[in-house]
Amino acid sequence: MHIHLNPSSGVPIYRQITDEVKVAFLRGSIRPGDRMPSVRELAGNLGINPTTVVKAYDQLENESLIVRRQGQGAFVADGMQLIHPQALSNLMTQAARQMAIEGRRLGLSEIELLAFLQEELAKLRPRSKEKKK
Amino acid sequence: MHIHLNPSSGVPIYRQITDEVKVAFLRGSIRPGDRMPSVRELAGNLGINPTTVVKAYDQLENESLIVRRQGQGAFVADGMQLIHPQALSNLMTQAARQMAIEGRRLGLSEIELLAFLQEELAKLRPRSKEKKK
Amino acid sequence: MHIHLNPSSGVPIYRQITDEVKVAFLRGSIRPGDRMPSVRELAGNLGINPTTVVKAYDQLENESLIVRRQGQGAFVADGMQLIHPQALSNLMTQAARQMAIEGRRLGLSEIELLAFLQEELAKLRPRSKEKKK
Amino acid sequence: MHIHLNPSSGVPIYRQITDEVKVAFLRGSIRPGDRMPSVRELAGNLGINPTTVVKAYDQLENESLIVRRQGQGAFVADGMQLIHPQALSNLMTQAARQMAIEGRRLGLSEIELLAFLQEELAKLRPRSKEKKK
DNA sequence: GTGGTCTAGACCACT
DNA sequence: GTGGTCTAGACCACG
Repeated sequence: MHIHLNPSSGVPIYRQITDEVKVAFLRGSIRPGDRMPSVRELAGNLGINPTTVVKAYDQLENESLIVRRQGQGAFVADGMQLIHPQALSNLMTQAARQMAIEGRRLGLSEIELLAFLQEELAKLRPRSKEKKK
Repeated sequence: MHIHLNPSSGVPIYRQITDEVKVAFLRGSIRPGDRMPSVRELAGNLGINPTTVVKAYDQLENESLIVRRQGQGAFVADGMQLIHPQALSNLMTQAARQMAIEGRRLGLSEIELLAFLQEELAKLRPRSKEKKK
Repeated sequence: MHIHLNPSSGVPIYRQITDEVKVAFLRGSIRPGDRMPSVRELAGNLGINPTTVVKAYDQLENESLIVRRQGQGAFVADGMQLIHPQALSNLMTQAARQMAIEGRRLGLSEIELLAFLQEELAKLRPRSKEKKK
Repeated sequence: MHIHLNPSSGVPIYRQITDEVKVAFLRGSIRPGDRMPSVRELAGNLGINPTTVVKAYDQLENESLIVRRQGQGAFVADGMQLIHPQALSNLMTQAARQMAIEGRRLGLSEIELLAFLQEELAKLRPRSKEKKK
């Protein structure tokens, strides 16, 4: 499972971790029963404080997406299977609603809003000739 | 000038106020020289803490969009004329970038993201038979 | 709302807080809409670290028993009404099951187990002539 | 000697082992001088980590209930005879106190607590038609 | 080695 | 003032 953080995005680190874990499951990178990286290990890899990882794991356990066993580690739970692509939708829906509300608040038309989004997406588009790292 | 707050949007209240003031100017609802509602009056109308209004006015004054005159109140400044329709774009661009980054973080395609936005816009669409207020 | 901690019980502090909040609701000490003590205030009163209170409040918010508003504080949520005396049952059922399993593991009879419990309860019984503090 | 673990009881595994050994003695299943199963053998049978068995044996040796002889294995010690039925009481007393304290913490009456225990015992009761193994 | 809890203290944004 | 997040480091229990 590869987790990559974007420190300047404003999204809390523990939130980025929980989201990436869900995405990893949807991609098939992890499956129920798999052992999660240990708290210390993940914290080390990401260069962050272990308690931040603990917070992320707490959340995941609250959602029954992982289970933790004393002295053994954390494991992907069966509940993870409830994460359907639908779940991603929920994460995105929130972001989309934010933008929709903002646009409406400013009195812009739907077409204008879609154009704004399209433009930002274009900016993020990787250059075609760049090799994938 | 009519200011409407959306407490559940996640946008800070003081930010909603400053944005709405700018929009009010662009719509022609307010003009340089106009008197702004007093802090207490606006706070009362919106049912929020006066210090929140103060923070919004502070910010507007910092941007030279309003001026305050001791004992008289706050007034729309000439600087407000620097607010071009462009300004709206900047506000929206920010929101759009947020959504674009979030979508990229979750590994969704551009078309999927546009669909999400479109759906949220549809939800906000007023019912056809409702009269616009 | 009066929260009292038992530092030597082995029960995590944050867990004692969440439980006591639920009990406080069941007793009618707090009601939906009420403001909860602030994190710093409660931590000060209990003589514990604020982050421990934060952890307790996190849990309560996860269960939709409280809501938090930036800069305003935490408030008892409507979801608290879902806490029926039933909920206490759940907390107790867990403890009871622990004891039942332990007893069975040791091969004791039901009557013997009830006797054990009764004896311990008797030990905790306050002396009749003691004045309530 | 038959040892059965309940992984979901919350009782530490090493504790379950030491307790079951004591119970085995009280039942007459093992006697001073008997050879204990080897660490690897027991760990294999129970499907647990050998170090966990080592910890259990360490504890039993500390209590002089077993002795280890280099290269030969662990044997039930004479000290085991000090285990009186009383010992069972001590184990249970602890569990009972836990439950009593928890109940008191939640403000329940003694009768309510006894009812909770009775209910949990009933749940564990084997079905009438099932033959005892 | 693993997770579980707690402390102390920091910085930030919002009201 | 409020909550939100993160760091650094400690001690414990379990395997």
